[in-house]
Amino acid sequence: MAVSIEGDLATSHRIAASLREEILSGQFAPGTRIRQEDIAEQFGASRSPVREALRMLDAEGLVTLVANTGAWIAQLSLTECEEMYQIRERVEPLLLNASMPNLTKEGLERLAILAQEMEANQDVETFLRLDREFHLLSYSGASTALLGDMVQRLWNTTQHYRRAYTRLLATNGFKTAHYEHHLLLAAITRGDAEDAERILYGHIRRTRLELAKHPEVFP
Amino acid sequence: MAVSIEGDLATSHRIAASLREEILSGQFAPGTRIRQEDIAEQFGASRSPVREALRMLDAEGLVTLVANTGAWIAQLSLTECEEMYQIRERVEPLLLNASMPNLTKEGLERLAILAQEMEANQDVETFLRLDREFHLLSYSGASTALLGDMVQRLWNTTQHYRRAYTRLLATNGFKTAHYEHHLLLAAITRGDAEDAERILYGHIRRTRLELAKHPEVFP
DNA sequence: TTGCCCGTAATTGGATCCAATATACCAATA
DNA sequence: TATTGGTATATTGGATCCAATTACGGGCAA
Repeated sequence: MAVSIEGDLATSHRIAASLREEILSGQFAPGTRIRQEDIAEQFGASRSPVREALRMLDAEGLVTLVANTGAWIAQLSLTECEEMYQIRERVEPLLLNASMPNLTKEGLERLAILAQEMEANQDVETFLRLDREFHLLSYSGASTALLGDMVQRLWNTTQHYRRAYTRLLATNGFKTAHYEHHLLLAAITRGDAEDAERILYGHIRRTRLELAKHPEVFP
Repeated sequence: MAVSIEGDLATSHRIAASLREEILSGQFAPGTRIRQEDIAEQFGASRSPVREALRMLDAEGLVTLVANTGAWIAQLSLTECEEMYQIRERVEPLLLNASMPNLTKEGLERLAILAQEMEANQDVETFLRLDREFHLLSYSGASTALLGDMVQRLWNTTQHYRRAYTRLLATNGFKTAHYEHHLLLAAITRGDAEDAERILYGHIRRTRLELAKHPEVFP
């Protein structure tokens, strides 16, 4: 999954990529209004490519478009967020299963490093980055592009709430997550797909239940 | 899930809805090139709303956009189609589970009628329509809009291959599907979610395996 | 014949202008 | 005072024009 940052892309794609980064990095709060002209000015472009970019982000679930009215940074209710997590519980084990046979030795080593770094780390943003890399790397062996894109969209749409929840829990409440990561890594390393699937399912499910205990991060 | 046909929508949405219908009804073969100007002329509009419509359909997986090059009716390889079905196997039981508690008596009666009509029917297009209505109706009790949309997209992107496969099997090879529909209906009716999930999983899985026996319908 | 190069036509992408729609504000009235 | 109606303004949607990119085809050389 190569992520080319602001390369030689067309204007609309460049704008979409840039906005996507800004949203995922938490610079925009969900519910924030997006005016086409503002974005256009910000990129020195006209409104045409901005509109295309907003459609792309709308399709990804990062932006909500309302006809004749405007665009907002997408917002999830607790119920909707739980829905996303339930989908993840069912779909990510499938993706992991497809990925495991093709994971390289280097990939496994990197996974181990990531699990260690997460445990040693105290910073929220760093944790989010490492956690994302850990899981997406564990899926990198899969050649199923459609499923991979779907999972990445699920991660993206829930990113904001994962951040808010991580902030709340400080650094203490993550012991379980770290254990699960190590268990998952062990199952992957010994090629036990069935166990890996089960652990991953439990990991996502437990996170969903934890998340539901903090409705204050939702509108 | 109300499907408003060509109502008072904005031009871009009207064009998208119309193209969607044409694609789903099989009027376009996968791989067919779509030129913006043709569509624009066909709808008496300019290319602007056509481009927006194509982006929407691209997001739904019905059209494939390539930057600076053009748009084509989306095409799936056998592998990709199997991927879609594997996702369906995992996700649709979840949706059914969320739907079952809220299905009305009228809904159940309609499901029974649909199962009967499918069995009595001989026509391919009619079968596709009834089968789709049967399953989507069984999900209609779910208030999970995001999951519902996702499932509908999965159905839409695979519609063309389901049609081709149904044509091949003529009307004889569907005994098993009819049995499964009746079993599913029975489980739903008696409110046995666990069993319903399992039957639905098996139903989709078996269809995937059958589909894989007919690689000739894929490019 | 086959492969490559280059020029022209076709097609998409972006900018600008105009139209349609929605929001916000203010006044008038119950 | 609260609410309704209407007008002005802000914002999005669509049409048209121009620019950039790509695809096609003929000519040339190996």
